[in-house]
Amino acid sequence: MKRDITKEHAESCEIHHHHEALVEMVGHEIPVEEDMYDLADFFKVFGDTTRIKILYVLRISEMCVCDIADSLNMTQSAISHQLRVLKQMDLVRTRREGKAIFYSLADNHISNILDIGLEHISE
Amino acid sequence: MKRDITKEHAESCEIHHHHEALVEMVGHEIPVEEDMYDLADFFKVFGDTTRIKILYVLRISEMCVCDIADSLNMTQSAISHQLRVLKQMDLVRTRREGKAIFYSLADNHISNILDIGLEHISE
DNA sequence: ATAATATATGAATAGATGCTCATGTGTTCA
DNA sequence: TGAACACATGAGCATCTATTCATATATTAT
Repeated sequence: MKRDITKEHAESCEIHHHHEALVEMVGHEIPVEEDMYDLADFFKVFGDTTRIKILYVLRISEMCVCDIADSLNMTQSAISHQLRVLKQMDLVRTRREGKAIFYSLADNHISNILDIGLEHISE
Repeated sequence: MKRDITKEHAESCEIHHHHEALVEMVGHEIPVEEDMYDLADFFKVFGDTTRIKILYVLRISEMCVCDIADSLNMTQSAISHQLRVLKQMDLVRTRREGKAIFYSLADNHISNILDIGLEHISE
């Protein structure tokens, strides 16, 4: 973990051109510590190939676990574990239909983010 | 690593409601495998608190390594290591001024993504 | 040249993560 | 009720990752 970063840090550099004022201000302008962790956790979800693939698949259509596993040629267990992560982060919704459980994207933030990502890497 | 997912996967489920056609189609609709890795690698960068903080700090103003370290109350080494990651992924640019090296955000995809992320977690 | 400053980087280590395997839970149907 | 199916989940393991520590490189000033 890296939650505890209270140890003394490197002494300030000499070139106090910018800073002090800037460094001081920055301390106030950025979102609170807790939001940073939530944000990182949120993006962490997109940082795995399997989860990214699942999201792309769900972008096309809602789908049951088994079909997702088939589509990605992976085990049901591996997919379930990742769907759990996606669900915990509110990126997917579920709907039960008999024995099957259908997963779908929770909202369109996800599509937006995926698009921006693709746009960035294709430059 | 999980790059090699060629092993046999769980047999198809019975409920071929959707499926077959869908599963087949999905195989064509999603971006190619390689793009998935690039995408995951791209988002992975946002999945760390330290890097997220750095990005937020740079959103306010370009800044030298030392000042970033000061702002985040972390060691210069830790920051340098993460700046390296950000740079490799083309999220930041550098500019030398004497002994100091100033870092700034590379483009505005980054701000967009951060905004969408914040928007999502604050719901 | 030498010292001092700002930054970069390699090695090592502790912690996080994703998969597999085995098994548990919930639903349907005979 | 019990078998079969779809899915979930805990433990274990191999791998990845972020920080620290020591040290290297680059720039400036004396």
